[in-house]
Amino acid sequence: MKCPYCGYLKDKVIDSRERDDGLLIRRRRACLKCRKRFTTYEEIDLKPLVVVKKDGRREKFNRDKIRIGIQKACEKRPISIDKIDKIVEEVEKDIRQRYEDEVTSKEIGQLVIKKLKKLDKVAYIRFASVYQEFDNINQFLKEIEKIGGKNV
Amino acid sequence: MKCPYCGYLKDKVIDSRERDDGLLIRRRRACLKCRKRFTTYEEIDLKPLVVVKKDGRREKFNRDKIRIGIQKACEKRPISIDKIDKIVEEVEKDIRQRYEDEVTSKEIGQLVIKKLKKLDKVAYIRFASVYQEFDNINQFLKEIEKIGGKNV
DNA sequence: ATTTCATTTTCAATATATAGTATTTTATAA
DNA sequence: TTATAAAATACTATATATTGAAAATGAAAT
Repeated sequence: MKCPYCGYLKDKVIDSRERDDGLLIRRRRACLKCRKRFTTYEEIDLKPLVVVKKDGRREKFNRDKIRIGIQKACEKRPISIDKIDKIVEEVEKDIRQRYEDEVTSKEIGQLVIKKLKKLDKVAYIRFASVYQEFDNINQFLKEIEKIGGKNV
Repeated sequence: MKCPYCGYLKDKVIDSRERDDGLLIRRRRACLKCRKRFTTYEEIDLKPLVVVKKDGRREKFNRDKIRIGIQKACEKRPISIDKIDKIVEEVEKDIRQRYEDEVTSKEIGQLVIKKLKKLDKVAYIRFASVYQEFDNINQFLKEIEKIGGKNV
């Protein structure tokens, strides 16, 4: 691999450890020219995941679409980008570890909602109302009551 | 590595190729249980990159911050998420291949501007005006003229 | 200052991956 | 549709990575 310090193309692996969950191999390598060391990670190439939308159309899974939805719900809320990243990451992980080739957009929405609920009630309500995931209007109203019915 | 099909933890590498640029090793592996095949990629662990902001403060590089800026500039414009992704990816690649540990937010902005300019004039103007990267007001006005001065 | 926890380093025997060459299939662009 | 590029398959001799255990280092906490 190309040394990130001097750009030389030859190196040797001096250590290699697989994580217990089998999802990652960390290798420690040393450049054969400058002798400096660096780390690499080997990961499985994710199988293409297809999202089935409400109207039945299918499209490639794209985590950025999830991110955009969450961002909108979090506008003007005190939620850092890192927090949003974490949710997106968790949602993707949850979906992928089901080992299915397809997910419905509804399932994705529900996962996001579950996580937003823990993080920020306002963002949660905004997101949930867009995705119409409330079982009924009462549940929706109860949630609004909880947060005082403001800033939604 | 954990088989993405059956979850078994043992497998063997049946092929391994390094890309010419030395930035990636692609391995083809076969699960020792279900015999199914899958692909893995090994990449160098990126050195932490620090962004130096205009006021001198430093923060960890986060590609999503770039994405958000571009998204805002592209609002209501006919630009797909994939296109935005591509810009973000290219910008990050450009920055990282300089092998520096730090970048100024101005440099990042300029890279984004260069790429948006080719893609969509309106988004370009919006982004550039936010980042105040025009050398002078005349240049700004000229650009607005070019696109008819509307929808900015 | 000392303990704890995580990361890094070392070492050596042996199992395992690699690279060269070539054909085939699949995906993407023209 | 055709052209082009990218990814997958196959096979084999040989070079290279892996693994366990233990010690060293560095950072954070007491």
